Amino acid sequence: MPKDRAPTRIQKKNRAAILEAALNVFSAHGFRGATVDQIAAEAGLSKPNLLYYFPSKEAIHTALLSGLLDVWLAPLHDLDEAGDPMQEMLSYIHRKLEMSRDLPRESRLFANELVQGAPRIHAALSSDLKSLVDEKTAILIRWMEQGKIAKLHPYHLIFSIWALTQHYADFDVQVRAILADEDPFEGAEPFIDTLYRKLLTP
Amino acid sequence: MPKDRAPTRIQKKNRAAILEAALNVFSAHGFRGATVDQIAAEAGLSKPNLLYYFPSKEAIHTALLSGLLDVWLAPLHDLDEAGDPMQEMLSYIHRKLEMSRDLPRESRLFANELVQGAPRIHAALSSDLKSLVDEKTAILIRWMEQGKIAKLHPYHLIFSIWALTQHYADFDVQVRAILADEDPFEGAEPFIDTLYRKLLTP
DNA sequence: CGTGAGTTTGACCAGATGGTCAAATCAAGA
DNA sequence: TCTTGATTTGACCATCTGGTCAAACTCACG
Repeated sequence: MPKDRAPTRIQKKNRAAILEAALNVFSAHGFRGATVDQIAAEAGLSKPNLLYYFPSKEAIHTALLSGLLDVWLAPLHDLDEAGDPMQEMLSYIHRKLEMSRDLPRESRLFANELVQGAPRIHAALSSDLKSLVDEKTAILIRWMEQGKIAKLHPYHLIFSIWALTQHYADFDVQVRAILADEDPFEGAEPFIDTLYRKLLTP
Repeated sequence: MPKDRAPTRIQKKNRAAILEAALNVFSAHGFRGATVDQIAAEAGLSKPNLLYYFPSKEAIHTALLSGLLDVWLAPLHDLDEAGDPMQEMLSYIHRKLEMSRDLPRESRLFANELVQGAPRIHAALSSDLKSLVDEKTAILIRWMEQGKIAKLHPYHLIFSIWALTQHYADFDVQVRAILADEDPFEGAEPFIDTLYRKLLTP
């Protein structure tokens, strides 16, 4: 294992390659379905070499998840009480949909983990995620009380945004099987936009 | 392997026990994460005994999926053009949400399969599912043209229903991590009901 | 109760998989 | 250039896993 001094040029490159490869493999096959050999091959390393940088398959997975959680939650984090409520909501929703389009592997990585009961990130859900959501729902509640947006159950409002946007990444195969040649996001964007304009208008 | 005459009492009992056990295990761990030993143990059989009833792990999975697809699509199948449009939609949505609550294992079984690219049911998606959806969206379009419900992209409308309802089964851990002690479905039902009343009102 | 079909199982196998290790190779600063 | 730590690898191991098989057991029915 590399010492924990400042990482060398090679360490940086290989760690990054491993995480990139792991994202491909884990998001496509889940934790159990992914093999270390596969990740190593995709990263252009031998298996023992890969295990020189990360002590175990589990460690790679953990590093990936915790590294990406911030990225994944950034749009919600940026929801700003000072902005215009409707605009803030629509832009949050828009960013989430963009992430589904541009970062489907990340979405599926989390989906795989969650659908199997989140055995490896349960802690982060009830601490980091929970407190971020609580902080932001507090804003939503104030907006609702000020009559700026419709009064709705704030948690379920958040869930609906996650469900509607991530659906396009997580269940991409199904969406494409039904839409045939149509681009999913071309129709999804105006649909979701309309939905939330109607829903949130008081 | 049992002959394909009329199934004996024992055959019926064991096949059912295996499928029930397999539903538990596959829905919780995905295809790759499930082991034949686990399914056998849960069904109260030895592994060779289990493989006497089904030729392979794959065969169990396939039998499960194809057996449950009809159950899963029944609510959409029952959408009736002769009924009141708004009521038909709301009752479809309601039944889907009930299924998320009462059949979460089934939901996760499909979610696991879909999120990994549906390697084993891709065919059924582009044939059975696609044609059912096409048939029902045709009804939606007529309702929209008659001004009975709001004009929306019919495919994305269907997707939204799937996403919103199945989210509660598939990502149950996350939902519960955030809701703490609150019952997910108690809040979900009125929220989703309100959402679609607003959305579908022309 | 006997018998043949139906059912069950212990022992076993081959391949896959996560992980280890000692030895070899490489890279950068003195 | 030389040395020392960083990097890489081939060979190897233990365990898990899907699946097989022959032998044993059980059940329904004549």
